[in-house]
Amino acid sequence: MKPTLQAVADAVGVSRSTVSNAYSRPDQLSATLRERILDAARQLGYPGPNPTARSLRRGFVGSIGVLFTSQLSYAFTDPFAVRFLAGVGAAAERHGTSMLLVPLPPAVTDARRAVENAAVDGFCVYCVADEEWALDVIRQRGLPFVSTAARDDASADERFVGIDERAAARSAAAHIVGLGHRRVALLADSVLPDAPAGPLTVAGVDQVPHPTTRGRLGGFADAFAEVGVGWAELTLVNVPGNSRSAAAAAIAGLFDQPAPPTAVLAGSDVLALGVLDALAARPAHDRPTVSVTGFDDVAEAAAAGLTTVRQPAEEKGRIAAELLLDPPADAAAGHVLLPTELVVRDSTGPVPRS
Amino acid sequence: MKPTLQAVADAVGVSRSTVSNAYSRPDQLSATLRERILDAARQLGYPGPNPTARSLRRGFVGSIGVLFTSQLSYAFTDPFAVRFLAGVGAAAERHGTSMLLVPLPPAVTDARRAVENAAVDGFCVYCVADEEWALDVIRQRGLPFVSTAARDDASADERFVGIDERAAARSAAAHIVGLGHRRVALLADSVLPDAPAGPLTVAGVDQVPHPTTRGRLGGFADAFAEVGVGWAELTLVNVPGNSRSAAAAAIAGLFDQPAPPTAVLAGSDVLALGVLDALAARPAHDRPTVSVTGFDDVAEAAAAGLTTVRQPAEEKGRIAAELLLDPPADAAAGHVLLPTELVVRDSTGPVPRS
DNA sequence: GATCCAGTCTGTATCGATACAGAGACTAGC
DNA sequence: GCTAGTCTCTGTATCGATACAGACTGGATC
Repeated sequence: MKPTLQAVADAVGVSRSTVSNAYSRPDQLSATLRERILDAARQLGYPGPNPTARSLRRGFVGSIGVLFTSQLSYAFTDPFAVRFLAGVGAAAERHGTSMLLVPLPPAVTDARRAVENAAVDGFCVYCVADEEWALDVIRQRGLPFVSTAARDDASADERFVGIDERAAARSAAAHIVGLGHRRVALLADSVLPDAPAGPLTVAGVDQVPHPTTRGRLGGFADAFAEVGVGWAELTLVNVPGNSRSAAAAAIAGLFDQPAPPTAVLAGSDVLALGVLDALAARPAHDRPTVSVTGFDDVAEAAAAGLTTVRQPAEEKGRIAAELLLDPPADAAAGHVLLPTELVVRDSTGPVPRS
Repeated sequence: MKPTLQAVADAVGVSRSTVSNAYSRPDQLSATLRERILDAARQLGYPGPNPTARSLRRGFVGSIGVLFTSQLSYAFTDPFAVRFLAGVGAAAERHGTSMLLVPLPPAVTDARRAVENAAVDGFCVYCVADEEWALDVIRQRGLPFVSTAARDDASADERFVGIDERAAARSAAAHIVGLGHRRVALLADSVLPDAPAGPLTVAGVDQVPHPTTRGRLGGFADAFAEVGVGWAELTLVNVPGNSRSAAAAAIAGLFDQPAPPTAVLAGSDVLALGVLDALAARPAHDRPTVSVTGFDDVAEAAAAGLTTVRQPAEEKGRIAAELLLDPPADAAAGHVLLPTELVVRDSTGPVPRS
C-alpha cells in the first residue's frame, strides 16, 4: 500500500488540506511546518500527490494529445511527422506540458473510444485523413484542438496552422511547366480510400477526400490548366501509404508505357524519393530522364538533390502546440498560414529532346 | 457544463452504476437498456466516462511514460532515439496503450516533480544520463519501469533491455586495431558533466559517470590494451551534446596537431558523422586520411559509408515496452541482451603510409 | 410448491486529491 | 480596549467515475 496524503497528514498531525498545500501552495503555510510535512512524507515513502486524483480535482491534466491518422509506429518513420513532433515537443517543453501519443485502432468505433479515453487537455490533430469523426469526439468532449489540415467546413473559431497547400503545390507545378513538361504524372498517397496502387482515373480533383491531398493535386492541376493541359490529360497515380517502396512500386510500370511522363509531381518527398528509387533501379541504358518534384523538404530531399516545396516543419508543430497551450485572444490569430518556398535542385530539368 | 454520467442516469431513470456498465461492461445489462442509455447519452452530448475519474477509480491509466534525459525536442532530432520511439510505439499500439512523453526541466528538483506528476502506469527510461534520481522517483511511486542502460547497481528484478556496450564497442576498436591503427582518438558525448569541448584527460575509464559512455569507451580501451596501447595513450575528446556540429567543432583542431590520430572512434553515429563533416570541411589537399567508426547504424550511416556497430533500434524500443506492458513471469527473462554487429563500410581503412 | 440460478439492476463505499469558506492567533493602529 | 488585517491552518464539499455486495425478476429444476 502506497501511503496517501491522508497518511502523511495523520503522521504529522495536521489536516489533509495542509499537506496538500505543502506540495501545491507553499505560500499557504509556514516554512517550518512545510519542512516537517515533507520530512514525514519522505519517511513514509509518500511519492507526492497522486497525479490522477489531482487531475480529477483540478480539472486539467497537464498534457496535450497528438493525434495521427496513421499507425503511431508509422508516424515515427515519416521524417516530416517527426519534425512536426519535435516542434510540438519544443513548445510543450516550454510550457511544462507532457505530450500524449494516442495510437488509433483501425476500426473507427475503437478509434473513437481511444480519443474519448485520452486523458489530455486538448489535441493537436496532425492531418488525420478522414478526421471528421475525431474532431467530433474532441468537440463533444469540449476540448480545444488545433488542426493542421485546412478543412472546408472549419468554423471560424477553430484553430489551425498550416500552409496554402494549393498555392504551394502550384508553385512546384509551375516550375515543371516552365521547363516545358506537358506529359506528367501526379503521385499521391491514398487518393481514394482503398484504391489500388498505380494509375487511377478520378473524375475531378474535388473527388479526392483527403483535404491535403486534394489541395496539392488541385495546385498541380491549376498550373497545368493554365497552359491548356486539362485534368484528364494528367496521369494520376495512387500510392497506398506514404512510403518510398510503395511509391517506387506504384510508379515503376509507368516508364515502360508508350508515352511515358517526362515529369512526376509527388505529393510528398517520401513519395518522390521512391520515384527516384524506381528510376535508379533501372539499368543505366534504360533509364529515362524524368524530372521529379517532392513536397516538404525533409533532410533526405537535400541529400538526394530533390526539387521540392519547403514548408517549415518544426515551426508547424511548435505553433500548433502554442495555439493550443495559450490561445490568442483574437480569433483571427488562431489561424496561421506558414510560408512555403520552392527549392529547386537537380531532380528537375528541361524536357529531354529525343 | 459537460453532462456527467449521473446526468445520463437521471435522464434514463437508472442508476449511475448501470450507465457505467453500459460503457465498461456491456454484458452486465440488457442490450435494449444499453441502447437506451447510449441514445440518451448521445442526445445529452455526454462524451463517455471521464478518463481521469475512471483512471482514479480503476487504479490505472492506460499509458506508459517515456523518459529522456535530454530535451524532449532534442530526442526527436536523434535518429536512434526516434527509431527507439517507433519501437515503443509499435508495442504500445498493439496493447492499446498511449505513450506519454514527459519533458524534464533542467533543474533536478523540477525534473523530479515532473516524473512524480506523470499520469502513467510505468516508464521506459531511455538512457537517462544521470538516471538514478529518476529511478528513485519511479520506485517511490511504486511504478514498474524498464531501463535501457545497464547500471551496476541494478537489482536482479529490474527489467532491462540493451546491448553489451563494452563488447560491442570493443568489436569496432578491434577492427581498427586490426587495420594497424595505434594513434587514435575516442570521441564521446558528455564524458564528464560540464567538461569543455575538445581533448580531455580522464584518469581512467571508470571515472566516466554515464554508464553507456563508460561502457563504450571501456570497450574501445580494451581492444587497444590488448596490443599494448594504454588508456593514457588514447586521445579522449569530449563533445558537449550528441550533435554533428558539436562533434565537428570538438574534433576539428585535432588534425592540425603534430601527431594527429589516424583513426577516430566515436560513441555514436551522429558524432562520427560530425567527424566526417569536419574532415570534409578541409580543403582536399589538406585532408588527412582518417578512419572513422560510429555506433548505432542509423540510416545516415549507410548513406555516408560509415563503419559502425549496428544495434537493433526499433527492437530495443519494442522490447522495452513489452517488458513493461506484459512482464515475463520469469525474472531472468526481464533482462534482455540484444545482438550487435560490426558493419564495415568505407570510412575505415589501413593506416596510410606516409 | 419450494429451491436455485442466471440475468439485471441498485446503493453505498471508495479512489486520492484540491477548493473554498471560515476559524483562531497575533500584530497593528487608533 | 476594540476593530482590522495577516498568517496559518482546518473542515466539508466535491471532482466523476467504478467496485462490489446485494436485491429483485422470472423461469428451470426437482
